[in-house]
Amino acid sequence: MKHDFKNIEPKWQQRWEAAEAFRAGEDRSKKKFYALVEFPYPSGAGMHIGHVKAYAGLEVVSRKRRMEGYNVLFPLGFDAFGLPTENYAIKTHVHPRVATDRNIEKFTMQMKKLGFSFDWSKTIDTTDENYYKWTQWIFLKMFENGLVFRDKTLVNYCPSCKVVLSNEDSQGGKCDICKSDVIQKSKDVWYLRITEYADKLLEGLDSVDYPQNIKTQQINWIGKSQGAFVDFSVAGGKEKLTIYTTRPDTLFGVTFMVMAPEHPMLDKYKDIITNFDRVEEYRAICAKKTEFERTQVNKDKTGVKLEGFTAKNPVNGKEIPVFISDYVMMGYGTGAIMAVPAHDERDYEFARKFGVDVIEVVKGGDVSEAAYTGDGEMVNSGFLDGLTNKKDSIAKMVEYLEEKGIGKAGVQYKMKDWAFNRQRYWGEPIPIIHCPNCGMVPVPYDELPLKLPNIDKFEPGEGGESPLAKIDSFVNCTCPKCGGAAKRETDTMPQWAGSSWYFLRYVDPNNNERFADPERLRYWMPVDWYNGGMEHVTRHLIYSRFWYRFLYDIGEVPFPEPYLKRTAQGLILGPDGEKMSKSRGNVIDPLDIVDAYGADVLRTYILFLGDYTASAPWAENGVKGCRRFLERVAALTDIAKGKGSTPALEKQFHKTVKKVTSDIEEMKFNTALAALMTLINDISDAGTLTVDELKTFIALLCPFAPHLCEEIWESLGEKGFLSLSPWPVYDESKVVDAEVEIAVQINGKLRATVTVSADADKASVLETVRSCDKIAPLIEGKQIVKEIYIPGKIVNIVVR
RNA sequence: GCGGAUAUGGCGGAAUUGGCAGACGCGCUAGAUUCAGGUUCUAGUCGGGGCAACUCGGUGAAGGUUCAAGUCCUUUUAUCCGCACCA
Repeated sequence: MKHDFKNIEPKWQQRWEAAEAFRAGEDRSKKKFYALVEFPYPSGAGMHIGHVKAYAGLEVVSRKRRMEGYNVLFPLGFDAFGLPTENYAIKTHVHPRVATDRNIEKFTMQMKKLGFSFDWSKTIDTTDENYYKWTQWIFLKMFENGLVFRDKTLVNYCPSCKVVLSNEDSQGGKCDICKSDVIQKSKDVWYLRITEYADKLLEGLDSVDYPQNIKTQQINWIGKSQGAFVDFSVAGGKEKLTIYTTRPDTLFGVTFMVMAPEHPMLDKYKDIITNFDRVEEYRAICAKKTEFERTQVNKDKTGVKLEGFTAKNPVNGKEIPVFISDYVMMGYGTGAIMAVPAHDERDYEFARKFGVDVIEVVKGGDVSEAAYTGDGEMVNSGFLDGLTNKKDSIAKMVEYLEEKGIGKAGVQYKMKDWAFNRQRYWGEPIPIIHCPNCGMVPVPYDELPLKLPNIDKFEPGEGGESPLAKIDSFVNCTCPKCGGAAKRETDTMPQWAGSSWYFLRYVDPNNNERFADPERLRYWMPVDWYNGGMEHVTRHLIYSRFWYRFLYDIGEVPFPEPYLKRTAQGLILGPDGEKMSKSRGNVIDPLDIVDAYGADVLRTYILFLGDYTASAPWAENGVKGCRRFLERVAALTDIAKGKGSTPALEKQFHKTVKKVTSDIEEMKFNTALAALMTLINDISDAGTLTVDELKTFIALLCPFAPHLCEEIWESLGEKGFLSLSPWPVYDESKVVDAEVEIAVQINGKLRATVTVSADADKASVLETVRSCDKIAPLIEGKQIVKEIYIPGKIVNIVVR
């Protein structure tokens, strides 16, 4: 047979679709497998080669699971709210609804051309009213449970475009659109109180199967730190300035304090601070920097010393100066710090620049040279002197602070509450009404979905508010509580909202009564295996775990964690080894490859390319290798006979079934395919194989190259789909070798190999080795110091 | 800066997790098939030395642990990813 992909691929795609071959079954007595891949943003550019890799992994696992008899749910939907579609609408006046529908249609068609076994009957679209109704519903549940609040924050704002910018769009402090200076502006923002779930999100990690690096990234992102809040009296003892520190034990080494430039206490003491003009000057400079820059560029510390405003060290009563500096962030801790220059690098650098004293309180370094951040004996620290264990000295200091009422133990998280709104059109409207009498009032549940009004001008409003603010018919409404005139919130939710619970909707996508039927949730959840990009490991993964955990806490879902197992694929880089991007011109269009080589070749190549979890550059020549491989597979039909295989080949088949079976589970697709290539080389050497062996071969290859394998299956006279036929099994007794080859080393250098029976004992193996004619002369007359034998692997003789 | 990762032939990558480095594929060389290009087949392909058997060296760099290190430890360099309004 020839590999006629142009005809066989559409043929099998149509047959699968007509038979709904990959539709998840309703039989809940069967073992289930829920495979989830991150749903795409349906951009106008269509499918990217990265999507193919992201989906091909669990595509193979899902296909294997079906053959193993599982009831498999492998869905795909669309995360369609977002800026690119909105910007496209601003530019072209094509409504986002129209553009989104068009893009989804294109994307779906492209996916089908790859032969992915998605259950298209379960597809969803986050911008569908029947979907975002439930996104709004969950938001209101959070509102009801005190997890939604409003507060001020600083945002990047371009005064010329009058628009709020992301950090990315304001890099270098310049507006990406008009290049004018970006300023920091205070703005009312919606927040979700995710910090309340910080501990639950940390604890939940113990019960799930994520790779350690993903867990570590989440732990660091949450950034829990144990420390203490300490009150310093300022301005002559009238008021307290509270700081947060993880090292209260170094309190005796505090020689100054630093406040964030935006710290509200500064304004209260305007009249006392004699150089307040300098403070305002400095604030203006800082307002031009994004927080990102402030934390990033800390090479050169800047700041202003406050005149007429000092603090008192609460443990030794010493008067210390207070500075403002932008290396202290208002958003972390209390917005003020105690500085211990001897033992903190940033404080040290600042102290050197501003000529403040450095007092050593932990022995071990030379504080005249650099800050010492290690452990050591406490000195110059009153009642802590002589303690050598950090834990003990922290505990003792916290005890002292609590006793004296000047501080208390506390916990801080790096993770902040989640800023949950955008001033954009193309997002879920936040279902809240502002009533002059009743305050913030939720839209009643029976009025959901709160639909986006149909508009044709998508430019953001003056001052950066959402385009919705201009639509009077949307904004003006009556308060559901008092019936008086009220105004709707015009911000929309961030694009993270829809993706925070989408995996629940796949289970029951058309339910109008609930976000999903509880019985279906109990059967399908949790997701058994979730694969996606490393870049989503912190945000999306944490956000969706938060939402799910909340739903669990209010009794809406059956388990506390949504994903049992998480993996992440690596990027496909351009042929030049750089990240693919339009501007570099190194983008590979997957459909070009499908046209030239077929979907089976593309799928096979992408998985053969290298370690699935690592990044690898695209190489067109590698594609040809996979084409050659599939052509050789097709040609196997010409030599398969009823009988005539060899015992050696039979053994090779058992080994390959074992290897492919386990490699797929470990996502080692490249070595699984290498094993199949090795096997086809063995078949070529043998020159023959049986029809049953060919069936085994195509069953193993079917998850990778399903169209060709189905075609061969049919040509062998089989009815039904190979894709739904049983997965091959192997016989463990046929896999073990009776004889093994053992490497023989003298003093760690390879000198020979010997073949011994697999169950030989150490004495007989060593006897064989010593008498071997390559080894005997080398140990002749030498003193044998040691003989090491690792069964089945190696013998090492140490001689002198 | 902080956090996460990576580094192995000409190239993509393997290495049973501390046990024969370079599986498999690409590319390349030689030969065969073909009118020719492509395809297909056979042999070879980490580097140095040797006709060969063989031998010496070799996993970004420098140290260390071990009978044994690509794998573990310390230091270091380079590259990639994330850092909160990009999706």
